[in-house]
Amino acid sequence: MVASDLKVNAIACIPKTMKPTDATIKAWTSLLRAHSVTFSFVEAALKDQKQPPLAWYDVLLELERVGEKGMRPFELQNELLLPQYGTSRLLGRLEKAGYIKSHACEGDGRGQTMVITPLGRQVRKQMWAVYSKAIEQVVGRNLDQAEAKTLSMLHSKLISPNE
Amino acid sequence: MVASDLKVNAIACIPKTMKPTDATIKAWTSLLRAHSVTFSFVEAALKDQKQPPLAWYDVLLELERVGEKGMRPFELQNELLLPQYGTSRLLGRLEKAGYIKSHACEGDGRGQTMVITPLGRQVRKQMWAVYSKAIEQVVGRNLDQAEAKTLSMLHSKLISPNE
DNA sequence: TAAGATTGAGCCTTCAATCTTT
DNA sequence: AAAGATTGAAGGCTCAATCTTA
Repeated sequence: MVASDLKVNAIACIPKTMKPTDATIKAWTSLLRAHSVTFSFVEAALKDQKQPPLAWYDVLLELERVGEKGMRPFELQNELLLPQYGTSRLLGRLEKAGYIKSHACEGDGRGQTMVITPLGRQVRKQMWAVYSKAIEQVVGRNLDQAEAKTLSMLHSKLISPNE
Repeated sequence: MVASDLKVNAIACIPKTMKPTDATIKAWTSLLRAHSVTFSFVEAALKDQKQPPLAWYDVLLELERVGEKGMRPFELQNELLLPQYGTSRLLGRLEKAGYIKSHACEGDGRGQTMVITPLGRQVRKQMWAVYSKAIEQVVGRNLDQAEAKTLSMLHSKLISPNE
């Protein structure tokens, strides 16, 4: 603990009102709406092309990136922001489809190590063809590069408060 | 990949690359992540205070705004961006809880008119106490007014392309 | 025929309990 | 006891079929 960690909250600093301003509320509802519309669009594009849902893509991408050494379920969980049971069930479906394979984990008898299969790699690639096109349609077509960067920056502020 | 999947796109048909830039992809993933984190936070806040899920709030708010004349399910559907069956089931749960009431619709024998009950009004108010605080925590605390307005504007661009 | 709305069946998510290993 | 992970049961979402009225 150093001096700079201390927050000298004077009386005036204590927020009497928790009430969000109109601009704050509008920003929040715009996030909900933008997510709803764009997410539905992307999922529909995948479904239309007979591809698996978006959640599967994230798993396949992570596992393809790490290669043969694979990943533990709890690592994927942290990466994908899913609850433990959600991860467990999602991985179960992917394994049943033959897109990933679980091996007993060396050095820790409690867990498995998940590894992508050749079929899984192939499916991820097919999904990306559809997914990337959809991203271009919902974001690329509507924002220029500077706007896209601003949007990323503002979203970052929402989830990693820096005060 | 089979022969029927092949698209013989003439040269002139392809406008440009469908490939999203890095900034575009980053904007997209930031939207997914920001939504996931903030939405989970808000839902958790409601659950923590023994309140109904967020989806219920939107219905109650719409119905409170229109007052005694109520709303038809298909109107709520359009407002809330839900599928028809989703609306039907959501309204069913709200009615079962006693927060809304359905009346036979005058002038159109096919449908009902949904009206909020006094209990529903009370619950919406309780929910707002929790919900507004959560919005302030995820948005208000992290963005200044100008940033909030910029965020709304960029989200709008995603869902209503103006070209 | 189309519009408004509901519903049975199946899949996915969530909760809570459980199991194994650390 | 805690960490990693799974699972039965309950509830929510989705699909497709259905029903009634316009």
